[in-house]
Amino acid sequence: MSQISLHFPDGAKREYPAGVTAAEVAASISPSLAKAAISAQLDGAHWDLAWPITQDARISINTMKDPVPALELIRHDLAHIMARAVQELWPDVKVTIGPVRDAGWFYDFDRAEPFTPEDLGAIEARMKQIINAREPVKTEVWSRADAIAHYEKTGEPYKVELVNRIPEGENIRMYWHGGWQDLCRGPHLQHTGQVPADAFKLTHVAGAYWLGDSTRPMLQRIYGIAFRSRDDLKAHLTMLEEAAKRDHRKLGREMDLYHMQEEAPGQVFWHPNGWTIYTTLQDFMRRRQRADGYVEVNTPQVVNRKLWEASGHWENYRENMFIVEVDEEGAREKVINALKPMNCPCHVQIFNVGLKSYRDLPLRMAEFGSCARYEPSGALHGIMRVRGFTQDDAHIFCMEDQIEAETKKFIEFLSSVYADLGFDKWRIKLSTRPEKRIGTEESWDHAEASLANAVTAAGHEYEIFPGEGAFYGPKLEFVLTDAIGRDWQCGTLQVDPNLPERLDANYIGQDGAKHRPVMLHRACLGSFERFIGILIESHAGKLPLWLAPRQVVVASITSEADDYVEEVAATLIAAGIRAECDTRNEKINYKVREHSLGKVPYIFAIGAKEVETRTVSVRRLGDTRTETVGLDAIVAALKAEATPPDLR
RNA sequence: GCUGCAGUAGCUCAGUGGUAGAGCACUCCCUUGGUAAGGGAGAGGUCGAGAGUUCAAUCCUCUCUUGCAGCACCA
Repeated sequence: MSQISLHFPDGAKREYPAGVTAAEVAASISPSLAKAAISAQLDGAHWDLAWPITQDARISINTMKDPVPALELIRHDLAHIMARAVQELWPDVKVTIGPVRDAGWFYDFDRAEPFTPEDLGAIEARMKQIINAREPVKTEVWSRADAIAHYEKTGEPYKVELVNRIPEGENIRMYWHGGWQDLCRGPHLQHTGQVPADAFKLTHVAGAYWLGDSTRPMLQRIYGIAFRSRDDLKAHLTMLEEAAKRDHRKLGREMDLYHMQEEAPGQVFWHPNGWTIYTTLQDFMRRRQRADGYVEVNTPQVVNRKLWEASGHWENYRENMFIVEVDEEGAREKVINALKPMNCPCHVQIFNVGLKSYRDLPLRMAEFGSCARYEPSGALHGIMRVRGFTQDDAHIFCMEDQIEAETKKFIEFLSSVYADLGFDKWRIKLSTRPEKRIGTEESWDHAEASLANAVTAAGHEYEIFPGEGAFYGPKLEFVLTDAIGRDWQCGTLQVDPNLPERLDANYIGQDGAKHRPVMLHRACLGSFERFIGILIESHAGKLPLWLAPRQVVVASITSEADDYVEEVAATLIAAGIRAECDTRNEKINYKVREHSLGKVPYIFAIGAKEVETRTVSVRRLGDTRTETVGLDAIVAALKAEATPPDLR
């Protein structure tokens, strides 16, 4: 038998017979390693201990101390253990597919009866039995015919389909946990007992389409989470609770920002507090955009279908549009209009009035455009995904050779805006030409290269998402990461040569002839609704002072202080601070608690001492200390702190 | 839109085939209290909407609607 040589991380090199398994390699080093081993890395690839090694390679043995492979294997094995537990409890259930995901895994089942929370408990208990049985995991490579025959015999149509989908030339591999087997590419642990029995939890059940296709059957997906230790699991559950506490739907109510109701699903009733955030943010964006060379416009909400037909929306986007029929006087038929789902066609109308010269380009046309989209009911989510919203939208009309410079300019703008808003961590996705597209290859080449070059020139990196672009052009998406590590897609920039063409936009070039401009659709925040939701969740409601709807509550300790409380509040308001009085007949403890829960950044408490010395006792949100300060000093300090970042 | 779950007072939730309850919030009274809930009293609900079963429906059935979780969607 031929020999192979394996290189270890410590620099050692050892000879083994070809076909040696990673388990045998581990055993050759020490019995304790053989026992602790969970998998191997073979030339960087994650390798099952049972798989034979046939050629020279770099190898290292993984144990539970290596978090990445350990979590991968624990979660992956649990997916199989769960599927087995389910089939043992309900033998008629059909198994499908169950990958590792996020902090755990899921597995989709076809079962007529829905799984109940009690069922999840029973499944968990059964899984623990399987783990505690420490059953060895075995694997074999099968032929396609054998695998299909097996699954046809056992009545697993989904598995037959999966086997058929495995590309030619790839191993079709079976795994066994005890007597239960599943199709899987592996790798897996050595035995079920390597999975920590106390560090996983089944979290919930939900529907999911087979293979993610809404025309295929709806399956039941059971989600689980798993870690290496009970403590890690607990920490994760605590994190989930923390995230739930930041939910903008809950905070929005507690801070009295907005509400929504049945008569207007997916639309926001902004209350004074919420609307203050909204207008403050909008004022900020307006100043920033003006400073960056945009002109601001405003366009109609209700527009006749003729324009939507011309723009192509009627054909491609109609099911997402609110249609408005009107009995117009004297008209034989109802006049059909639609609420605008996007601002771009209206902006082209403005562009088209009068002749434009190449000297007018680039023309950056901004609108805080209120749009209505009939989003699928299941997509609605608080103020994050709504049917009525306002974009910080703009369209840059430019020549092809200006795309790159305008893109770079926008990235710099967006970067600066995000920094002002406290978001330092964000990344760029570049979506390139999809299969179904219009336009020449040359124009795609040019547009994609322009975007890529602009990102690089602006000093950023990008990740390519092949085929994810719009049918008319490539796009950049700006994804920001919030305080608890969640990603949000907010900004976007899309190259569009199509709409100017459809709506016959043109400009007179240097050569005196008409030319077609390119449009760059771009938004920085995305929509105010969504962005405010992100701000609330990211800050857990504790917004920076300049965005906080109520900046100060001046609270009396005794009613003797009421007059001075009013005076302090009036002074603050005169200085441009959003201040309120609280002279209710309640104790200061009560007021502090209530306004702290309402996320008011500053509480000024005023009793006899403060009245006498013309001071205020200042308490900052989240801080139990207080400080007594002269009125003038604190007004000056707050004025500075409450100044929007672009005006500092 | 699809699957599942849910809708009871402003909020969080209990409850029952015989026209409803708690805590907090609200109003009033007492209390003037020094930094996260002082005490008492009172008011407040067509039990999401409609239809059906029943002597009787908030409760059972159906339809609709809204929300929640996930999927799909996000030219």
